[in-house]
Amino acid sequence: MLDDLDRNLLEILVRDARTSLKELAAQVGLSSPSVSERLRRLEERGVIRAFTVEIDPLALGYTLQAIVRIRPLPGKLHIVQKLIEEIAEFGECDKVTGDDCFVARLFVRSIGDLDGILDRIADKAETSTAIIKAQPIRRRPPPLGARSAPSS
Amino acid sequence: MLDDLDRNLLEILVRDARTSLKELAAQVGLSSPSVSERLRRLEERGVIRAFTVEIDPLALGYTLQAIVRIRPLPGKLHIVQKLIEEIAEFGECDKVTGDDCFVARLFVRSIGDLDGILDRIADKAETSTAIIKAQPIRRRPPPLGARSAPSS
DNA sequence: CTGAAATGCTTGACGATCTCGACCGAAATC
DNA sequence: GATTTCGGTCGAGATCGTCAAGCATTTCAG
Repeated sequence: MLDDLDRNLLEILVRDARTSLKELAAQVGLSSPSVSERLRRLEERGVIRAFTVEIDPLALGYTLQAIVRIRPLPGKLHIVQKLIEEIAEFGECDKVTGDDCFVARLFVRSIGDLDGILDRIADKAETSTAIIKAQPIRRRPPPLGARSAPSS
Repeated sequence: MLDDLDRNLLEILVRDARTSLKELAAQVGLSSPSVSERLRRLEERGVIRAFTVEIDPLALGYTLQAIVRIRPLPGKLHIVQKLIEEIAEFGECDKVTGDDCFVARLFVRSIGDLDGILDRIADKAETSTAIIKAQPIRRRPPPLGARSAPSS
C-alpha cells in the first residue's frame, strides 16, 4: 500500500514540510508532477493527516505541562469526556483500558491554572496528576521502515 | 512578545502549514514580505518549532497504541531512559513527578510487538501498560489566545 | 523642540516554483 | 495478443516567493 518512495517522501516531509516539490523530486528521483500526485494521494488516503506547524508552548506562556489520569465517577463518563474536550488546555487525551479511564496532557501557565482546571473536574472524577519535568522524547512518528506482512 | 497578528498567523498555519504567504497576507491584512519576515522571526525565536506533517500511524500498520508508565529499578534510571530513546516505537516520552518516572506512548503493530518491546525493559524497570481504546483529543496546541500578564 | 536612527511596512520586478494538459510506456486484463 | 489502466515525463502558462528600494512612525539624544 505504501512503497519505498512514499515512505521516503514522508520521512523528508516529517523533517520539513516546506520542502519544495522540486527538492522532493530530486531526492527520490522523480519529476515534480509525480511527487505532487503522490502527495495528493497520500493525503486523500489519510496517510498524511495534515500539514501543520509545531508550536513551542513555552512561547505562548505555558510554562507547565502535566499528565493527568482521570477516572470518572460512576455514570459520569460522558460528562467528563465532554468537559475535557471543551477545556482547551487539554492538548491530548486518550481513552485507555484499566482503572484510569482517560490519560490527558495539560498545558498551563501556572500551578494556579492547573488547580483551577482540575477543580472543574473534581466533582465528576478522580484525578491523579503528574507534573512533567522533562521530555526525553518529543512527539515523533512511529518508524516509517518497511511494513510487516499484512494478512497474507 | 507575540502580537495578535502573530497569533493569527500561527492559528492559520496550525490548520494548514501550506497556506501561501499571499493567502496569509490577505487574511491578516499585511503584504507578503511582511508575513515572510514575521514567520522568519517566529522560527528564529523558536516559537515555531517546525513545519511538519502529521502521519496516521494506522497507515503504517501501527494498529495499536499504548500508554506505558515506567518506573526504573534503583540505579537504572539512565539506562532505562537511553533504552526508551533508542526504541523507535516510543512516539513520545515525558519524565514526570511521582512514582512513575516516565510516561510514554508506544506505537505497535500487534500485541506481540508490544510484548516484545516491554520485555526489553522488564529487567530494568517496572511498567504498567494501558491500551488506547480511543482518542477523544488528538494532539493539538494550547490555546493561542491573549497572553497573561508577564512579570510586571 | 529638533533631528537622526531604527523599526516595520509597502511596492514592484525578477526568478523560482507549481500546475495543467498532452503524451508515453509498462503491466495487468480479457 | 490487443486493450485498458496506471504511473510516469515534458513543456508552457500561471502563481508564488524574494529582494531591493523607499516611506511612515516611533524612539532617543542633543
